[in-house]
Amino acid sequence: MLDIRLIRRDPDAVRAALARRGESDVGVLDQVLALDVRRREILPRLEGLRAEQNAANQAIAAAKKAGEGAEEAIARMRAVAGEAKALGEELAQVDAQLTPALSQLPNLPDPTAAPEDTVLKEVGEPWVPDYEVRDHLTLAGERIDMERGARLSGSRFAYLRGDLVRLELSLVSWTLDLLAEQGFEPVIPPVLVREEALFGTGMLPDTEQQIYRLADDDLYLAGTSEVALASLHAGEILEGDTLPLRYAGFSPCFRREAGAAGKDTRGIFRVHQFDKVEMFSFVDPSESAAEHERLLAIEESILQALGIPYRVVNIAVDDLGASAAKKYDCEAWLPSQQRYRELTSTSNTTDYQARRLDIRHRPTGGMKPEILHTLNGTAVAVGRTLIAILENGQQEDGSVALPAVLGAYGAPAVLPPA
RNA sequence: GGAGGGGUGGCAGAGCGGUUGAAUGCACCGGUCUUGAAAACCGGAGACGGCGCAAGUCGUUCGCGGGUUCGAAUCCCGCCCCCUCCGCCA
Repeated sequence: MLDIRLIRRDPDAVRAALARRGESDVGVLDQVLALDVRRREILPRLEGLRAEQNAANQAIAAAKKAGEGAEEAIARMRAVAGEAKALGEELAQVDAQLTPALSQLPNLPDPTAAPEDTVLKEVGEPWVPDYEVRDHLTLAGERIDMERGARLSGSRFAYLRGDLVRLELSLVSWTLDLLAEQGFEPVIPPVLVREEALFGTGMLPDTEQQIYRLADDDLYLAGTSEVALASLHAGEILEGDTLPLRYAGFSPCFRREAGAAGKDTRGIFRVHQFDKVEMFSFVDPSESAAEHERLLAIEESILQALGIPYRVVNIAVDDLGASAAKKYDCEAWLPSQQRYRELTSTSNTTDYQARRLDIRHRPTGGMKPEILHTLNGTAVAVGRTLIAILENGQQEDGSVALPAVLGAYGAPAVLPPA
C-alpha cells in the first residue's frame, strides 16, 4: 500500500515512479487522487455534524439529570442525525472505491532498481563436464520419483526418497544454524492462511492465479512462509530497541503454476510443492537498503559454501512483484541446461507490506510510531538447491560429490549413482 | 462437532443506554523529599486522522463489521479470537 499522503503531496513524483514499472497504473492513480479529494470534502462536514451531536448530547444529558425536558433539542438532533447518516453513507461509498484502488497500486521502485535485468557479478565457473552431462533427474533416479508422484497427485508433484531426504534435512539444519548465527530466529509457521495475510504481503490481488484455495474453508495454501512471517507482527507497535527482528521460516510452499503449462516440465525445477527456508526482516526504515545487501550477502555465502556457481541479477523494475521496491535474484549455473536459473531471490518491500499489515515501530526516544520496513529473501529453496547440488557435484560415473559442509549434519559425502 | 463462559488503555480490572476516552491497582515518565536510591507524596502519559508555525482544537477508537437510538463500551444481528467441559484425534 502506498502512503496516501505521499500521493497527495507529490502526485507527479509517484506517477513518474509508477511509470518506471511500465504498467499503466496512471488511471488508477488519477482515480485515487479524485476519490481522496471527495473524501476530504465530505469528512470535515461529517465531523462538524458529529461535533454538534456530541455537544448536544451533553446538554441533553445534563437537562435530563436536572429533571428538565429536552424534547426540542432531541427533535433538532433527530434532523442532524439524519444528515450525518446520509453523509456517512456517502463517505462509505467513496471509501469502498478508494481502498481497492489504492491497494492495487504496486510499490514505488527504488531508484537503484534496474531498468532491465542486470548481472551484477558471477561467482564460480560456469562449467560443463568433459563427459556426457546428466541432469538432476538422471542423477537422482527414483530418489526423485516423478512417475509415482504424478500418479498420486498429478503432474509437477514428486516423491523425494532415500538419501535425498537425508540431504534435504541436513541442508535445512545447516542453513538454520548458519542463520541463527546471523540473528535469525527459526520459525515453523502455519501454511494455511487467511486472505488478509495474502493481501498484507501484496500476493493478493497481484498473483491470485498462483495460489491454492481451500474449497470449504476460507483459507489459502501459502506459496511462501514470507506470508506468515510478515503477519507475525501484524497490528503491532514494536518498541525502538527491539529492531531489527529477523526470522528464518521453514515450511512447505505451494504454487499452482497456472500459466506455466509446458514450462520446465522435467524434474523438480518447477513443482506445486517444495520446502523452503525463508529469511524475513523487520527493520527501521533507514536500515532497509543495508539489510537488503545483508540478505543478499547471506544468500551468496550459502551458495558459495555449497560450491554452486552463480550470478547475481538486479531485477528489472517491470519484473518486480507488487510489493517489491527492489529485488536481487541469485541464479545458479546448471550444467545440463548450460545456463543460469533462478535459485534465490531477495526483495526490499520497504513500507508496502508493513502499511498493509499495520506494523509500526516507535523510534527510540519515544516519538510517534511509524511504519517500519520489511524484507524477505530465500535462504534455501530446497528443490532447486538439490538440483544445483546434484548437477554441479556430478562425477563421470554418475555419482555426486556432496558439499562437505553438510557432512556434519548427516549428509553422506557421496551420492551413489542411480 | 456439542454445551457453556469471555474479549475494555502496556498489564490486571471496574463500568452494562446519557457531561465515561473510560474508575482503581501495577508498570512507565517528570517533579518534591533524599548524600544517592527505595518508600511516600504531587503531576503526566494510549493510538489514528483533520485543521494549525505552535499552543491547541475537532473527529475516530472499549475484538471486527453492521443495526437500533437525539445519544452505545453498555441493547440487537453477523463475523473473528480466547477459555472450560464433553466428543473425536496425530
